[in-house]
Amino acid sequence: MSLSTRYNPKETESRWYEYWEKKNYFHSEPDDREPFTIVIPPPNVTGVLHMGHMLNNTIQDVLIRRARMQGKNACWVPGTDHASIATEAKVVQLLRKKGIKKGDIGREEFLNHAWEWKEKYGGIILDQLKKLGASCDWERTRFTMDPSMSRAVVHVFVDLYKKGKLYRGLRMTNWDPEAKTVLSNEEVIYKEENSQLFHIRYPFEDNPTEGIIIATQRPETIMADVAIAVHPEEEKYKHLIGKNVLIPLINKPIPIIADSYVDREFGTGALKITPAHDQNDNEIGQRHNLPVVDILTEDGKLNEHAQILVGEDRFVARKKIKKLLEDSGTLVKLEDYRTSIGHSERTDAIVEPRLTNQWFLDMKDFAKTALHAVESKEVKFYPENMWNMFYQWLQEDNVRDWCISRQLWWGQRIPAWYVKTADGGRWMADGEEAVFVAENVEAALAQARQKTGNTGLTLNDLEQDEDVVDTWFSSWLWPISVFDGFENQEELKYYYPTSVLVTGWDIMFFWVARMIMSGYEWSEELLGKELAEKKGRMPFHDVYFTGMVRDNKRRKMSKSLGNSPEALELIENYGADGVRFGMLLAGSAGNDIIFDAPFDPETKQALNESKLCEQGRNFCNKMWNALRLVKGWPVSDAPQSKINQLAVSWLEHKFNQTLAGLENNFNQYRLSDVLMSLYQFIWDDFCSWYLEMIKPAYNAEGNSEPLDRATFEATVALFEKMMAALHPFMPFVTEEIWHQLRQRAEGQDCIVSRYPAPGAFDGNMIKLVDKAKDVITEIRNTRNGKGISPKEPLKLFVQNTDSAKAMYQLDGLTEMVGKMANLTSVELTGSEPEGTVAFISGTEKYFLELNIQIDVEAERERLTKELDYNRGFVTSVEKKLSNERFVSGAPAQVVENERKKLADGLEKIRILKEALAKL
RNA sequence: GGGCGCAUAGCUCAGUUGGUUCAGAGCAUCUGCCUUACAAGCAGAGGGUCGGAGGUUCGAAUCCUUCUGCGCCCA
Repeated sequence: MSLSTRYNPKETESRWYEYWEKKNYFHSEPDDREPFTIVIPPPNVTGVLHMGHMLNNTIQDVLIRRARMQGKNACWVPGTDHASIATEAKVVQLLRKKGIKKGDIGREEFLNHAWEWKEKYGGIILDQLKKLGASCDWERTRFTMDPSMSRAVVHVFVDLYKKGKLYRGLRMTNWDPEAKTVLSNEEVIYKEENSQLFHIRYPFEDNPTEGIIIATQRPETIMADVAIAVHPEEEKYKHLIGKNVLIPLINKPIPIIADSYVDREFGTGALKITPAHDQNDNEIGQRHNLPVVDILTEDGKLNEHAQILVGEDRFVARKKIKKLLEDSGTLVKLEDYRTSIGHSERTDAIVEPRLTNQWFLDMKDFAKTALHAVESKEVKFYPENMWNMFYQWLQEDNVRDWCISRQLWWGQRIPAWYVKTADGGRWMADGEEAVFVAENVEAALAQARQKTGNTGLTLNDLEQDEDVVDTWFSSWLWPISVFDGFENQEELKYYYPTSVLVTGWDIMFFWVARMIMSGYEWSEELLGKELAEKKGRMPFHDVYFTGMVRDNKRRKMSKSLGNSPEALELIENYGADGVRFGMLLAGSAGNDIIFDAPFDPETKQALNESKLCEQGRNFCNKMWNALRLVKGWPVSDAPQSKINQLAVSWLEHKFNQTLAGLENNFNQYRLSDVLMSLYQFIWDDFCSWYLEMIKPAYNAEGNSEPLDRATFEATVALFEKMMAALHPFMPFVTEEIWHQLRQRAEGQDCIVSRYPAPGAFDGNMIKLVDKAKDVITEIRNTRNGKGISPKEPLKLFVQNTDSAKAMYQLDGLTEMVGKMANLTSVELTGSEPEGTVAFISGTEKYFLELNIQIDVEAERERLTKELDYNRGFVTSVEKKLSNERFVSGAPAQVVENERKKLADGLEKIRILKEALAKL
């Protein structure tokens, strides 16, 4: 035989992937079939494949491959996200290494560098997905900054502006001083940290020896203070309201004001008000018409308004000011303090609240739309309880307007123009900078001419907004824009709404909610009312939320922690099929996944090992060896034996039973359950039982006797059906075995074969064989316990009862038990044969002739133990049945079952007593 | 501070409508086997008061209350 004793994934996987691509199996064009569409959550173009990607793309591939095998037009659109902050940071870093500063080279040249970088490295993660076996339609690969996608962003921006949902305004925003850009609330990560609370005395203007003490975490911002606030009801301070105090170090007078926002219990009960550098202070400042003094630069340094420490970084300034306050005697107390501090998701810099001019999207109506979509189940969540989180987030009080502008260059530039004035400023209207939002500069110019009344304006008089839009402002259009839906609705009409979105719950708000919003906002306009009503406005019907992949300490796996195995190394070690198996079995929908990669005790880094992936690899090998066995048998035209008839028919019934269970699990996205039941069917039922049942004997020359043709054909047919059923999960090994099983004609490939549909099955027949399996196990167990080799043939007697007769009436069952347990004979008997050991299986009594001296005491002990167990069991059932309320209250079926249990138990007790008496 | 979720075998997890031997799976452990498909294997075994307490019910891992421990989201 030419097949290697071990399955070799390396060679197989690359070969089949190339073949599938060559045959164009992944490609989809609209046709008459029902579409099944998935759009990939586009990974960052800067990214490399990590465990989260592996999990979520394996799941998508399972769903897509199954749909394809069900005869649907499966379309999985891949692509990448331009990830503006992350990518820009990366390119800035790269240029810095070359000694180039972003500010020196200007926007255009910087973007050239960025594109160059994208062209060079941007495809890496997609190539890695191919290694995993992802059957994406690569011809459809998209990038969120593709020209048509960028045009969609501009179109949508202008549309929303016209609808009055977009506005520009000066707002308190989260500022990242490192990236020098504003962040949305979702991009701020709060971390518990140690901090200090500074108690500082502000002297009274009219009596500098006395003063009021405030507590603050940010002493470096005192120069920006504009007031001290106290609670209006606070006795301690009531009389001070209206007095002026002096800011220490700069001696600037500020008033003491009253505001009920102040928490009387916190710190000293007096609060310094710094409207430029704190969200809450800003609101108080607005209530009291206080001025705003901004003392920080865009990169977090003190500016000239601070008067002192100008040019110092905010944290250096904090240290220095501590010293200055101590020296001046105004620092009265330092207190250790735990607080949560916001960090930038991308740069990890501590976020600075800052007043800036930004673009906002009004979210009120959008939030309602998204809530309604999920509430009405037009979009279904799996697992369902994710709805709770979604609901919570979209409550009116929680929804803030979406700040969509970013002070970056890499991304879609905001389509808004201003009119330059001679003095270098911008033309104002109604006290604000006049802004002209349009799809292009010419249209903006026309608007500007009309508004200013100056028909002589030229393109040179306009300047475009410097900012780009938030990355999510392009990815929220993804389900529409990957089909170029804003420009040409041909494909959109076929593929939209997509079938299912598979993504982690961590971007539920960033992305999932916003896609739902954009879907409902534009699909009707694009599809036409009739079609939108027929097919739905939602961007996807189902959302399958995957959990986060965590290490055994429950930390999210990340590159920086070093707690994640290398995805590609895992594939190298276990094969893509093995890794897919491991990922899928690790957890179920929504629950976080604890991935079992062990750690190197020395380096504390995760090793590229995994027990679950190993199990997957072993499974491949198991199936491979089953193939070798089947292919190795000579085939004859002899008639089919009774055993083989029984075996084939049993396996067919059992397979149908398994398939029937699969359907429901698939529909609920319980993929790990589906995989597990296939695993158990193939390993246990097919390999351990079926193949052993039909395995031909060896002749004197040590060669296998032939297998009859009917059984051989049935085996091959079942084997290939199993491979088809497993294909979505483990595509490579199944395709390989599929082709090894038979000569295949052109186009007969597992990937495009029909997914096996469940047929009828005889549950009673399956039960009888299960009973026989139990008998066989009992015999093997007896051999094990008494040290009798499996090779030594034994004689078995069955007590002749009605139930035993009914069982062994099944054609081939007697022979099957004899073969599997290595028995010379299986006989029904009326009396107990001498010198045998008795055991019970089901309600049948068996006697096994062992040809050895029987240890009577050991037998007595064993039987007594079993008797005790059964007595206890019967007692509990009797108790239940003697309860009048149970008998009258429980459904008849349940009571009937209890009666049966009782009868069986009593029968067992009778048999055991009899056996004990005979000893 | 507000909210959501979790706790089942040594580990990672299933357990769908409260009801069949429902207390399960895989891994790990132990015993015996290099039996001509597979030692990446075969045949077996042990192991859990379902986090604690209380309640509803004829019946609770499952529903309710409460406590403890842990995780996450929002502020």
